[in-house]
Amino acid sequence: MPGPKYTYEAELFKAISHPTRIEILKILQEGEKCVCDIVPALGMEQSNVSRHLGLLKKEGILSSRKDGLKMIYRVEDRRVFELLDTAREILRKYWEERREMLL
Amino acid sequence: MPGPKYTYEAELFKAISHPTRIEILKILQEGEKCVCDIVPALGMEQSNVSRHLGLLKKEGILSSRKDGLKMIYRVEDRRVFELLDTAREILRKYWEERREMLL
DNA sequence: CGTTTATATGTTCATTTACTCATATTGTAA
DNA sequence: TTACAATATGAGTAAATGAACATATAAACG
Repeated sequence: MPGPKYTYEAELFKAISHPTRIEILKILQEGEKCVCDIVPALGMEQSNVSRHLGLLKKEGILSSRKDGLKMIYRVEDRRVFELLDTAREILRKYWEERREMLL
Repeated sequence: MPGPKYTYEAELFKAISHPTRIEILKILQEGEKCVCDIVPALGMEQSNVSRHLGLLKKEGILSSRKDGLKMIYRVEDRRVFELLDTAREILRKYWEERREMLL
């Protein structure tokens, strides 16, 4: 079964723990988008992007629907953006403290 | 240099993306603790725990001070607990939705 | 039908991760 | 000093990850 405590939380964080996947989430913050829009926005291999999207979907962070040839992805729970915002604040404070140590 | 956007955010999430490290954070939510308290609470190899602590410290999530033979660790920014709480809420909703699909 | 477009997947490879065991380091005490 | 206690680190290994390239699938269109 799941094994150690916090396995699910760890999986969720792991899904977000990649620059490309975070960038995907940021792109989808505006609203749902097809792969054909996401790939050029990221400027990387389509197959690579597809795998990252698949991972985020497998972890329940994204959902998808088909529209003709296109596959449209969207963020399932907007609280993932809270995660991103909080992380940014933590980092900002971290750097701020280190900057002040040099003054 | 850092390379792609969101490298730092990704590193922060990656540091948290492990069941043992999340459990360490939960243990330290009560307050600072020495390794000698953390190891038995986790029930795993001391060397293993030490590495996870070192990782969390390297990423700026923990800080440490020495007290005689003991090394005391503590969480630097309590907003990491917001991350954990938000993650749990996201998961709770996720499971709740799936449960309702079976009714 | 065959062709084109959008997306997913198989395979290979190099890198990273997490773990274990043994050893090193550091501080304390007899 | 020697011995011990707490913690960190080196080395080895198995597994997971991410990237690239080629190929497969699926839907639309002529």
